[in-house]
Amino acid sequence: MTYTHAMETRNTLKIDTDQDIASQLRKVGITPTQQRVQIAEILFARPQHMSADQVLALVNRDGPTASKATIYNTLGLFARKGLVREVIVDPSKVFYDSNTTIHHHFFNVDTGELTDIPADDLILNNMPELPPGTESAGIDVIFRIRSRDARH
Amino acid sequence: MTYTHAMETRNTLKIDTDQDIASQLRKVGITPTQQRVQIAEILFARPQHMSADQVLALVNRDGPTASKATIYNTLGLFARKGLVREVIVDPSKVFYDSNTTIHHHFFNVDTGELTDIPADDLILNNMPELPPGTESAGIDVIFRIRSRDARH
DNA sequence: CAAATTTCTAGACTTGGTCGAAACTGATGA
DNA sequence: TCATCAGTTTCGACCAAGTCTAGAAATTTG
Ligand SMILES: [Mn+2]
Ligand SMILES: [Mn+2]
Ligand SMILES: [Zn+2]
Ligand SMILES: [Zn+2]
Repeated sequence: MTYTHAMETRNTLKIDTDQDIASQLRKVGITPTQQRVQIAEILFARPQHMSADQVLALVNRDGPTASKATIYNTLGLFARKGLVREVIVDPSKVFYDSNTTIHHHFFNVDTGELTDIPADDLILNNMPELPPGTESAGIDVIFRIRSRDARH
Repeated sequence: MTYTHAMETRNTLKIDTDQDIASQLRKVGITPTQQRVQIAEILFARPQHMSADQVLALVNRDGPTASKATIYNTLGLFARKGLVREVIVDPSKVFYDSNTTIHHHFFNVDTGELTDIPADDLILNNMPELPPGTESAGIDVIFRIRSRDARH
């Protein structure tokens, strides 16, 4: 278990009050504004993969709460701070993954569905040496799948 | 070695005349038009990763040869026919990989550079079972790296 | 309350796709 | 061999979605 404090807390504590979320955000150096707290509430309600558009729609379900620009700013901020993981599998949009523990993905190219594969279900051996002067920024393993009945 | 005939030929034959390329295209059921031959010439000159925009620029370097629409149509066609592999690593654009043998990638998130890792340098063990009713459409393994000096 | 930060609206920008008209390809048969 | 013609491909000119900017207005912090 080597994930960050913020992540570990998120994965072990039940977060359901704005107080909790606000302090979580403060811990990673993010000022907890109303918009950020709402976005975090939605995102961290459970491990899930959401697009910016989905977050926007959910945040504003009952009346306007945050603008599109704020959604993008906030998701980018959360990603930089390590609260969410950006998953690049679909050229048309980024998925924000609220599960930041190490794991891999199935991506159904027919349905666009993205699902998790626990890290220990797959073992990588013989990992390549990184090119000189570089350091790891994460490993993505994506099993692209297709619904078997889908028009060939 | 289980790649398709077209691929194997590309990897073993030196292709430098339009005749060669035209017959390669015919073999996979693609009518070899002038635009398609030019695009193929550029793409298959060597194993490389190119964006649609890069192909467009190179094809039209000395005078207009193919329109943007044709570039996108052709790259999509080549991908469907298995002549190139789409690599999704950068949310802002698709890379078309003229190397269709099984292999993995380093992606430098600072420079946008994409480089190959030979398949046998990495071994995947304990591969997960595919979800019921699905079949594989490819496995992507991407080592995201960062230049070590890059601003934190 | 003032300074610093954040949000918002509006619009720009990029990748990639669509549409209908014009050009091309390749099979046919005179 | 060549004209013809149906089917295919290309093209320019939009268009759409996702994402990012800019500057003004609002909010947060101390
Ligand atoms: Mn797109
Ligand atoms: Mn982008
Ligand atoms: Zn995930
Ligand atoms: Zn490659």
